[in-house]
Order: sequence, then C-alpha cells, then structure tokens
Amino acid sequence: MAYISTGVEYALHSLLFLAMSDDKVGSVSIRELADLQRLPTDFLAKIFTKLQHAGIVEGIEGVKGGFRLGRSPSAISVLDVVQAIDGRKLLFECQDIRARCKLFGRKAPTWATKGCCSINAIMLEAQKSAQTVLAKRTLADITKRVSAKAPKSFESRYIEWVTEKV
Amino acid sequence: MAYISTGVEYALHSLLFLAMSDDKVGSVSIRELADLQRLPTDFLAKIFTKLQHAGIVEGIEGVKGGFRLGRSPSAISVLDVVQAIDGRKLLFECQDIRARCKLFGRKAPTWATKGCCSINAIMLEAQKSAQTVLAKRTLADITKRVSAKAPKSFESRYIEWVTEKV
DNA sequence: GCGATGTTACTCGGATACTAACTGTCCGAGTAAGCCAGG
DNA sequence: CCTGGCTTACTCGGACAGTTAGTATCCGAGTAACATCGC
Repeated sequence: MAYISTGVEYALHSLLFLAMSDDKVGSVSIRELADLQRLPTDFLAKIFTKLQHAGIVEGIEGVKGGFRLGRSPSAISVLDVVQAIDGRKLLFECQDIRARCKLFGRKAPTWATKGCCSINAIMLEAQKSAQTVLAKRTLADITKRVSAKAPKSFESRYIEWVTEKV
Repeated sequence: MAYISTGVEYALHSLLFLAMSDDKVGSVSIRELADLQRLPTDFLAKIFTKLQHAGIVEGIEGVKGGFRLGRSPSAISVLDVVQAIDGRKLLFECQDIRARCKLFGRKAPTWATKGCCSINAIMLEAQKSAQTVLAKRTLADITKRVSAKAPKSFESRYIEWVTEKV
C-alpha cells in the first residue's frame, strides 16, 4: 500500500469540485460527490468527517445539507489534507535497533538511544523534505492548473449537474 | 505500517556493521548479524538476498561463508537500500479518479488522463524530493556520524566479537 | 391561513467484513571448508 | 602423503502463518427543509 492512501486521493478530487462551486452553490452532498466521480459513498462520507474535524470542510446537516469548504482554497494545502486523512504518519518508524545490540549489557549507552539514531535522522529529513513540497501546494494552485487545461464547458457542466441534481 | 519498512531498518543497521568490519574481516554470517542485534534470523536472511540481488552485498557460500559489502560504503546510498528491499514503491498510486467523472461520456477526454493528473504530479514531486535526500546519504556518511559519537571501544569490541564468534 | 405533524434527505458515528502487504517462521537444497580414514 | 568421502556451517529460495492497516459496507441516530393535514 502506498504511503498516501486512496482516501487522500478521493478527498483531493472531491475538494477540487467543492472549490469550483464554492461561491456558486451552498453545499454539495456526499451522494452527489460520490455519484459524480463513481466513488464508494459511505467511504467518502467517512473521509469527509475527517476533513471536517480538521476544519477543511464544514458540514451542513439536514435535508438540502452537504459540505462546503471550511476556508479559502488558497489556505488548504495538500499536506493539510494528507494529515487530516492519514494522520501524522511517519515515513519511517525507528525501532531503536542499535540499542538492542548484544555488545551493550542490559542497558544501552546514551549515545545509542532513539532520539539520536543517525538513520532515523536521515529518514526524518527525507520526510520533512516531502512535506515541504506538499505544504506549499494548495487547492487553489491545483484548481488553477486544472482549469488551465480543461475546457471552459467542464466547469459549467459541473455546476449545472450539481444544481439540477439529476 | 510505515512507508519505509522495518526490513530496511534491519538492512541499514546490519550494513553499518559490515561497513565497520569491511577491511578487517572476510565476511560476516547472517546468524552473527542477527544474534548481535537480536533480530529474527530467517527474516534477515531474506533481506540480505534482496541486497545481494541489488549488488549491495556479496554472498559467500559454504562454511565460513557469509556476506560482505558489494562495493564501497561511499557508493551505497540509503535510497539504494530502500529500493533494494521495498522495491520502487510509489509514495502515492494515482488511480485516475478524474477520468471516471460522470460528466464525461464513456471515454474521458485526453486532458483528464493519468499522465497529466495534477494531483499525481505534486505527489511525484514530493517523492522525488524525499528520494533526493535519501540518495545523497551514503553508508559512509552514517558510519562517520556514528563513529563520531560512539566510543572507540565499540568498534574494537565488535571486531573482536565477530572474529572470535563466541 | 396557520400551526402541528410527518416525511425525506442529509450528516454523524459505531460495528464489521474483506483484502493486501509486511513480518516472521519453517524447511529442504546447494555449496564449500575442514576433518578423517584408507590406500 | 594424498585422495575421497563425511560432517558442518553457511547461503539460497519456496511455502506458509500471523498481524495490521486500509478499503469498503451496513445500519441506526440525529437534524433540518419541506409537504401535508387538521383546525
């Protein structure tokens, strides 16, 4: 399984649609989002409650309810979404192997302890590097890139679809 | 589970020992390496055959056999080890969600196709960034950092242990 | 009309399968060093 | 001697069990818009 789950993928694509209709439509329901993209409805619902807990979206209960963005698309980074869905998962989980070395007696010396494992340090550096990339990309950036290559009709057809509720 | 498996961790720690004794001992057996670090022997064996296929270590069969580094520690990057053990795993597996969008008919337009998914592009960028960090760190670097903080006696005790075979 | 009631379409959240990957174990096969016996 | 077989300690590689995380589904509870009905 990949480090970044498909849940994140579902979330990002769905958020992209929400961003498109943010100023034009009150809210979009999970059923609509799932239907539109042929995604599993219940699963997408769970994903959105996570996004809500992170403040990325805002849920509106009751009939005619749904979700809308919790803040501006330019204030939602890809990293925000990844961490909201997958949690603050580590790229690498140091298990402190060196401290188990038989050459030490019952207690490992302090220089071999978890906090300063050289291998872990490198992995953390790599993780930070990846996160920096994800942190500087926002929903707004992606929307811009998509609308640059998508035809104008795409957005309008989406708005139409989501308001008419076929 | 973390993106970088514990197999990689076992491999790196073991390779560090091999690097220490590289010029002083012909080869070290899996049993010794596992015993020294209290790691599961059979599992470590499997890991080392992967490292061998990648040319990172060299196996010597028969009694008195074992493994030694396949090339200089400065020519073995952390990324080499990660890819040898975990394969060329992607940080993110694009499933081409956008192409499933109901707004398209039976066939998605070319602008929405896998190769140019904007989300995937960002993930690939993040992955590349992490890999760059891992690629520039070599076994030699780590060895240097470890021996800087470990007491001199550590290395000599290890060499002693591995030659005497208690 | 107008307020009370019921229906419907949503969001929530818990419980539960199913699946795939990683970890760990077991075992049999092949290989080479070192020992030992028979010439 | 020295040559051939035996033992031993390794590496290989296949097969398989256990565990965990992610994916997906089902269902009951709560909420609010809207329609309907009785007055």
